[in-house]
Amino acid sequence: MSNFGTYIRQARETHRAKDASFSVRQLAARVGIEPSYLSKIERSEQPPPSQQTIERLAEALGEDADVLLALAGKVSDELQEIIRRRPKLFGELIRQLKDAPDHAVLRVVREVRDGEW
Amino acid sequence: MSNFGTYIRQARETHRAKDASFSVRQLAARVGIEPSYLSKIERSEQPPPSQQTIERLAEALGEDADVLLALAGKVSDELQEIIRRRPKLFGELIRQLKDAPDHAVLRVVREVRDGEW
DNA sequence: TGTAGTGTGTAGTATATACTACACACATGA
DNA sequence: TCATGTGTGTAGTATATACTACACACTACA
Repeated sequence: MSNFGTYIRQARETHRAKDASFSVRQLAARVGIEPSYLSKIERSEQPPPSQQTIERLAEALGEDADVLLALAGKVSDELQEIIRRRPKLFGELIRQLKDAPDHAVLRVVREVRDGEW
Repeated sequence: MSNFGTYIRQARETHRAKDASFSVRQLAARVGIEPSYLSKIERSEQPPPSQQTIERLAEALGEDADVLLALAGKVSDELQEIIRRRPKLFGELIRQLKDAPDHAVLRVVREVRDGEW
């Protein structure tokens, strides 16, 4: 289903080519989980871990947490909380942008960033 | 924590004033859950039910599903899926709009709706 | 040859999620 | 008075989530 495991293994091994401390064991230790658990996750024998663990993995691997969470089939609680505060507004916005091409969404992002409210 | 239960009870009793079929038992039957379960949810003795059940409640009560889900501390899988497809883009957008006033977000919604991509 | 490190296999556990089934006490109307 | 409907109390269950603990086989190096 998701390539989460493969992606993590890939990222870890890329780091490892330059830095031997990116072994399953040592990365797991840094992230705060059991090595066998990480190993199983990388081989998709276990589903992706919790949001917290994914965020620590992202940090340790220099990856974008939102992207890793997406691969894991999740959306960060931070983003969810923003939506939950104004569910109608954000619901409408997001559905509206569902099929908009990237550049159109980006334009909106920039407009809002630079824009006068 | 959340007023989900109170909100549901309120909505149900409002309907009930006009339509006797909005009893706990009958609504529960329509929604496909046990009456005692609905009763407990309304009194916050149980946490809010699953997304599916919330959506059926919304339908039966004529309420906005996104709003009920938000009260339940959830975000619909449909919206999450849209975000997951382009996590960086939507992540940035949503964070950008976190503190924007409603009218600014609405303006964006309208722009996108009417806009030429 | 032994010790340190590698990845992985086996066998669990704790907690949360999302409910069901059934019984009870009370009210209302026929 | 009794059948019907009301809300609710008690006592469970099935499944998913998110892991841990420990052992094993293999490699490399000193």
